[in-house]
Amino acid sequence: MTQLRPEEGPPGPGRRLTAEFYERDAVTVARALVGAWLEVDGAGGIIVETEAYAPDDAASHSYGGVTPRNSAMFGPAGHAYVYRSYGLHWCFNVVTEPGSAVLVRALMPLVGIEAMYARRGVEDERKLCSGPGRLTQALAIDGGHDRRPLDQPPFLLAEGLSAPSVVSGPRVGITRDVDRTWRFGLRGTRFVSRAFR
DNA sequence: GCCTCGATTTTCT
DNA sequence: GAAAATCGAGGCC
Repeated sequence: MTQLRPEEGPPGPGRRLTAEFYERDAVTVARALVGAWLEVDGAGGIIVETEAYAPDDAASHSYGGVTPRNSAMFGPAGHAYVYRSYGLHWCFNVVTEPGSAVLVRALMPLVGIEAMYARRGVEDERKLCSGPGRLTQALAIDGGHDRRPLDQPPFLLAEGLSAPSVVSGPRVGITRDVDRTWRFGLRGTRFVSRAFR
């Protein structure tokens, strides 16, 4: 069981992630991002939940080619793809190989927590970043971050936990290609959007 | 705790 | 016109 008490967690980010990290298939990067550090303008923590989306994947926005919304998925790896979900929420993705991306679904809050509470308007720590829409609201990510490089401010993506225990399961909220178990999570944390089983 | 519902953008039929 | 990579509120148990 991965230890998740804040006092035992990483004090901060390790080495910044580079192009070689992102220029791989989405499933590999999605698994590798669990336990990584994500920070946006001083607010962030450890990524605890991701999902992979690939070009030949009917559940992916990139399935069927380039549109104005998904064009970031066909741009350089290591940049952001931010889109609006259900007309209300923003969702933050990391672009990997062409037409591929990793949806970041949940985060363990560690720094800038006061700013997150203020942006979210909730009092429950578990509701700060446990879900793609909640995470973007807590970190103040919106459409203006679409296509921006992740190796420059306001973003900081870096190594986090040294050897995270990663579990997987089916992706959330999709109806096509439902059998691909491309949702990944950190074992034992309460900060995921829903339990793995 | 579970279920239903509505808000609202983008895409596809 | 319908569905979608969602969330939060309100009703019920």
